Amino acid sequence: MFFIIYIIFILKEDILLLNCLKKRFLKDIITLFPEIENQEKAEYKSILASVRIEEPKNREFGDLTTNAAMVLASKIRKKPSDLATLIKDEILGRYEEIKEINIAGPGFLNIKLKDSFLIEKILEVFKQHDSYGSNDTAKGTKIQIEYVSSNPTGNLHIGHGRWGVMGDILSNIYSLNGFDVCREYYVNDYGTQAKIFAECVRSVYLERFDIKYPYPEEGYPRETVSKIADILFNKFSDSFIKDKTTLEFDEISFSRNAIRIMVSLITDTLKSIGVEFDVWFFESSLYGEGSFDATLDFLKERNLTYDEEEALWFKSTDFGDDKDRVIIRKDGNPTYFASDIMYLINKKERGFEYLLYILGADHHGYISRLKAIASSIGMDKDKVSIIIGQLVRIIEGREVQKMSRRKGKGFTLDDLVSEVGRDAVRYFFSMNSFDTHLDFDISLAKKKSNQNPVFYVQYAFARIGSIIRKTNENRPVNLDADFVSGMEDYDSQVFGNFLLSIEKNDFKNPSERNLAWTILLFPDTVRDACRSNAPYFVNQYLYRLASEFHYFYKHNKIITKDKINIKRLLLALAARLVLKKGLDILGVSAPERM
RNA sequence: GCGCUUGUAGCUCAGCUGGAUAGAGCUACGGACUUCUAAUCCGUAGGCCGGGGGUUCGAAUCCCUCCAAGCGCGCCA
Repeated sequence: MFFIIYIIFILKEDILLLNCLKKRFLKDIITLFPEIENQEKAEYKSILASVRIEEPKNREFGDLTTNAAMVLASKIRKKPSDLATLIKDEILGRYEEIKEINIAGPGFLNIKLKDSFLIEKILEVFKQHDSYGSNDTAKGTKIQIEYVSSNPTGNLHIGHGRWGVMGDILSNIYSLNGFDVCREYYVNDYGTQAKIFAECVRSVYLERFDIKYPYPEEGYPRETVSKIADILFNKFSDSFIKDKTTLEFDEISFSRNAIRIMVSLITDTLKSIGVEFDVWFFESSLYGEGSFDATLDFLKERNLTYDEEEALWFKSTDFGDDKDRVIIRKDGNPTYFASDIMYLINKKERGFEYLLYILGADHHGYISRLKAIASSIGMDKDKVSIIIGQLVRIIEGREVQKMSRRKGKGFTLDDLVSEVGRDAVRYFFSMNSFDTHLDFDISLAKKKSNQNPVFYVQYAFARIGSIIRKTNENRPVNLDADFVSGMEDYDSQVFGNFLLSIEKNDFKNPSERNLAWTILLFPDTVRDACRSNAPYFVNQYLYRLASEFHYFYKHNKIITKDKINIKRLLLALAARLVLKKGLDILGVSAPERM
């Protein structure tokens, strides 16, 4: 029993090729140069932090390269080249998986791994199959990721789509790294905007009964409002009008239903691109059962507030905010900031160790105030991360369209989905970093739908599907029946036995080797994407893998007349498995044929 | 005015915790299907990394400054 657990543990750790190698390498460096550890702690940390093992820019230098000798040289008072030789002889030279080490340039150590090691690793991909790519680094750590959280007063626009997709993919990535993720949408159904929205809907709704009710001057665009009014009318008829003669109106129920329907439309839109939440958190729920008073007491007890000009203020500057914020306005109503405090307290009480927000750049002013609240209620502000995503600009032809819900104009997310489809939307929105201002050219998106990079990746997957079908049709002589059935579902029993018989000799050509190498980088990609909050690492990885596969496919035959090249077939199957896992992370479909 | 983000090939973007000759895709041009899907592959072209200073063995990357773009600086939400 113990043995089995140990094996699993080893596999889980070991599957991170680069990250694990680095860990081991650093450990060996400390053993070889104990004086590093004796230095001041901060400095010691920074030395080790700047040691890298990574793919060299130029592939000709090898699989991996490290700058260790150069980084350590100044601290250990040796010439980089001498140090490189020492590290080569005493550390890297003893690693079984390494085939050769070259010292180059000012002191780089270039490493080439053994083919047999790579093949061994590829076989492990099959042993892991479903769990390949995931790791235990953050085992069970509770994290909440909040994204989209658009006001329920209109349709989602394209910008919201970006946060929806990015948030969803990031959640997937965190899950694969072992986190226990809660995906949450915060619904602002309390306060002025929600009220104005309800008033708008009410005006249109009452028109159905020839009752005049003023449409708010700064109201929302009629298009969406009418839609909501229609649904309410069809569903509830006149039941909100309590008395036909006095026109007494059930405002509360009406407004709650109007918001609820808007939320359900938003839910549908998000669902259409595969974005679903664990929790829809309603702002209004924060104000039930005296919880607002309790919060005020909580803050006052801790001396975090003060009165000024008839308003109640929160001392957020004490916690790093640029200005103090009003909690209760002169008119006695709580501000949005008051909700923020209660919501954060609520999140804390639910036991999340980490909180992650994805906000649009128009909300970047939030960072300091959210962190201030977090600190004030005793949370570690470093465990509250706020990702600011740059806004999406819509461009049609040469015209820049501003996306403003209030003004109503604009291309909605629904429009986009029906134009280009879910897969393209998801790929398109996740392929850049959060810091990129995304210019979304609608005409291009329509026109380009067939040259979207997503098809390139999917095509690689479809091609492998074709190989499998072919293999099943004219079952070659060297392939046994069990193996073929194993390919279909990666049954590890059948498949695993077969794998043991694979010869672990060298790859025949660079394209086989490169494909294998890229397949093996997947777990590290998942890890790094999490560490850097960078969903686009996955897109880039998949594009690279697809590219590697297309090249491999073009230059290597897997099926010949009556025989099959088993090693190549395995590579294709491993690629297939990883492409599927990767596309799953992105929430993009993996078609068997195209 | 202050703050956040960005400025890299004609276009869209990687590379930014300093490292070897700055990379992809799209576009353009030229090649490759009797053989597992040509939605593919191969090649060519394309760059004062916004400008200027500094830090050092070494800068697209770090610091300063200027220019340009987007966004924010409410008792709105």
